[in-house]
Formats: sequence, structure tokens, C-alpha cells
Amino acid sequence: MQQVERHTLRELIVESGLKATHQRIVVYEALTLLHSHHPTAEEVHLHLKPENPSISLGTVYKTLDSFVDAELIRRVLTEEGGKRYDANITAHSHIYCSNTREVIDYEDTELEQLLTDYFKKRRVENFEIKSFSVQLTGKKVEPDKQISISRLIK
Amino acid sequence: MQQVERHTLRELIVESGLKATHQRIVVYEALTLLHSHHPTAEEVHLHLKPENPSISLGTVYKTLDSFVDAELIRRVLTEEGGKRYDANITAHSHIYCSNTREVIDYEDTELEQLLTDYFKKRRVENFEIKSFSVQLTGKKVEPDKQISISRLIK
DNA sequence: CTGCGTGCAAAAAGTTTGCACCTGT
DNA sequence: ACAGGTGCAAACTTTTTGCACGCAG
Repeated sequence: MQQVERHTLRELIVESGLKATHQRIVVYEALTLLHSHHPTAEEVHLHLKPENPSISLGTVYKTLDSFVDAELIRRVLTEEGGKRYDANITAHSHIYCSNTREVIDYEDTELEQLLTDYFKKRRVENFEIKSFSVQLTGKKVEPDKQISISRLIK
Repeated sequence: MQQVERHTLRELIVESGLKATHQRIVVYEALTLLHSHHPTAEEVHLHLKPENPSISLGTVYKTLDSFVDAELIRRVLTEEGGKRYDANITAHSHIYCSNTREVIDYEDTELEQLLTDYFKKRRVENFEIKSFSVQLTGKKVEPDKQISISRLIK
């Protein structure tokens, strides 16, 4: 997902039944670039403004909504109450750091497999499950090596 | 949790180091009553108004924040972007219905145990995990008996 | 050329804050 | 008595909406 060129983004958008406008392409591109940030609409807009001064925040909101509807991207669950978006729609989990309020990707194929197997045999009553993910909450513990210059400058 | 009388609620609040004011007691009570709704601050306020006309929405917001800080209740993760609260702080998971936008409790001790065991042996790097929960997303499938008059009227 | 998408600005929703007054301990 | 909590209203943040214009198919 890291290095997808514009041509492919356009195709993905068209395949979802949406018009591939310039705005949609750059919003999608921004999401893949900022994927580890799980950005808000405003963060996407901020990121795009320098290169695309005319793009409006309203359009970013509408675009993200269309993408979610089209299942091109997904909303990230959050305790904070804001809307965050994730271009990575493959099965993966998230860790919420209650200190920094970040949402960090947690990719663990063994865990995904464990749950896939579990839900294969155990159906939930009156419910058609589309996806599942594990939400971990905790606190980042900085390893020594991460006490770098950027920290000391502050 | 269903049937906790006011005396006990008061004790829980005091034990968390908070003053047991009338407002806090009724807010907590409302949360336990509406627990399956995972209400927002506004829904709690609406529920309380008839019996407590003078309680202000601002106080409900502040009270819920204090309760979360005191770990008396927890925020419910949501895709919608609003803040929802849950008085049930025991390990349990949630199902999000993309049709009705409800968050439904999913209690499955086998699942909780599976995950507890899994995370007991597998520590997450640079992270101190405090809690985890599984988020299922899907669509409610109404069983026949639920096709009731209210549906046909529409 | 046609309808969906965009930009803009205003409005609505949701949440926080400041401050004078009140109340549990 | 006094620290902490409450009510109220204003401010702020975030998201949605309506509409005239623009552009992809």
C-alpha cells in the first residue's frame, strides 16, 4: 500500500463506482501516505493544501464519506470522539495509547488467524459479521534507543 | 450491574475518591439503566431531565469525564465520532451494527479467555497493555419474530 | 451534455470553558 | 469552612448542508 502510484489509485476509485476526480485521487493518496497517522479530515486537508490550495475542507469530508461508503477505506474506532480514517482495509488491529492519544497499527497474523478460526465455528446470533478487529489500550513504553536528539532538543 | 441500589452507587463513587453528589449518583444510575444503549452525554441528560429538571448538560459532560478518569466507567469506541459511555467495565466486546448504528454488547467468556491467554504469552513491544476488546462490525439480521407491527406500519 | 462532484459559506452538532454560587465532607 | 462540584451561557471545535458552478464520463 505504501508505494501505489496515481494510476493505480485512479483505478481503485473507478472500480468502486466513483468518478476519479483530481480531489479524490489526492485525498486517497494522502491517506496512504499518512496511513500510520490515521488522520482526521482536517489533517488530510492540511496535508493537501500546500500542493492543492483550492481543495476545500468540505470536499475532503465528503470524499472520505464516499470512500467509506464504497469500502475503499474504513473509519478507525476512537475513544476521543473524532473521526479518523485508514486506507488499510486488510485485517489488522489497533493499539490506542492513552498517553499520546495515538492509534497505532498492530499487525499480528497469528492473532488474526486465531480470531478468524474462532468466528468460523462460532456464529453470532442474529448477526452477519462483516469484520472484526482487536482494540488494545495501553501506554507506550519508550525503549532506550528512542531517547534520541529530537527528544533532548525539546 | 442491572439492579444496584443508590446506596451502593454512592459507595462506588466515594471509593473512587469523588464526592457523592446527587448529580453523580443519578448520572451513574442512568448509565447502568441505559447500559445496553451505551448512551451519549446528551442521552443521559435527556433521560435525567424529567426527574431532575435542574441538572445541566454541562454537568453531565463533566461528570462522565470524572467517571472515566476515575475508571468507574469507560468510553465506548465508536466509528461514528461521538462519545459514548459504558458503565460495564468488565471484559466484554462490542458489535457495531452498520445499519442501525447501534453498539451492542457481546459477552463471550470463551473469546475473552482465548485472548487473555494469547496476550499472556505474547507481549506487545514497547507497550504496556491495559485492556483489549474485540470489535465486531456487521449487520443485524432480524429473526422472524422480530418482524412485528412496528415494522409493518412504516 | 448531463449528472455527479466541488467550493464556499452558513448552520448545526457536539463539547469545553469560565465564573459565581452551592454543597458534601 | 472550604475544596470541589454545579448551572448557565458563551465560546470553540468538528461536521453537515445548500446551492451555484465545474468537470469527468
